[in-house]
Amino acid sequence: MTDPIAFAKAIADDTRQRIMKLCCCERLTVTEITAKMFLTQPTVSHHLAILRDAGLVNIERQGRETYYSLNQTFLTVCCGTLMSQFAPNEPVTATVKQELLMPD
Amino acid sequence: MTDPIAFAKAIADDTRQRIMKLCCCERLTVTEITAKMFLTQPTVSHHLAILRDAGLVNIERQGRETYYSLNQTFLTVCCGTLMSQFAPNEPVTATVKQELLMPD
DNA sequence: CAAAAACATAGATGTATATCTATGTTTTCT
DNA sequence: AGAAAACATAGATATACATCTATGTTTTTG
Repeated sequence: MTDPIAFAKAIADDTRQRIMKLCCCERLTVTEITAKMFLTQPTVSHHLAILRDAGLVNIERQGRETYYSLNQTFLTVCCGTLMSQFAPNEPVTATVKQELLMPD
Repeated sequence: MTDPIAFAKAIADDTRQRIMKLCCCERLTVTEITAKMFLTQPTVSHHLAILRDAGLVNIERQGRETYYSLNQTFLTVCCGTLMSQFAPNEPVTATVKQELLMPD
């Protein structure tokens, strides 16, 4: 579910991180996102599909518009998994585990 | 310093994540890492160089051997930056910020 | 000093991926 | 029902990147 490799690949792109930043705290349509980026609509759709497949965006269809927003909770869980897997000795990891990753 | 794009790119590879896992909690030489992976030594060196450039590994030269170990602290800080940037509304973010990212 | 061990670097090659144009699909409006 | 708007998908192309072989560099050892 929260595969660290899939997560890392999904966010390992400048364009996608810009999109993530845009719809981090508000939901936007593809057209709105496209207007804010210097890219074509198909390119934006392509990146949104990658974020969708990774589980990183919430999608709401309303009529002929589709609203995208970043799934902050899932992103946080993925970061928690990363820290748990690769930084188990860090004090923060214990805190994060307790707060969202449940006991091992 | 903790550029989310550079960080994501560095960890967005299966081979590198396996290496990270190997030297997560102990320091290993290139030869030791190579022995545990089904790859050639130059390939392992290549990935270690990428992790090094991203600041993700600690390096200690001893004679003709070079010990690599994952920089758990830096990885944790990077995850904190990610959460701070992309999931500011998550409760965990506040905790992590307080614990390692200092006040905004 | 020569040989070997440990590692890095250079160059070549195949695969993955980011972007574009063109087109298909679905929904709304008249 | 036809047109237009919003978005997705397909195919093409150029660039990035993972891996290999070959070789260079540094350090130790005999």
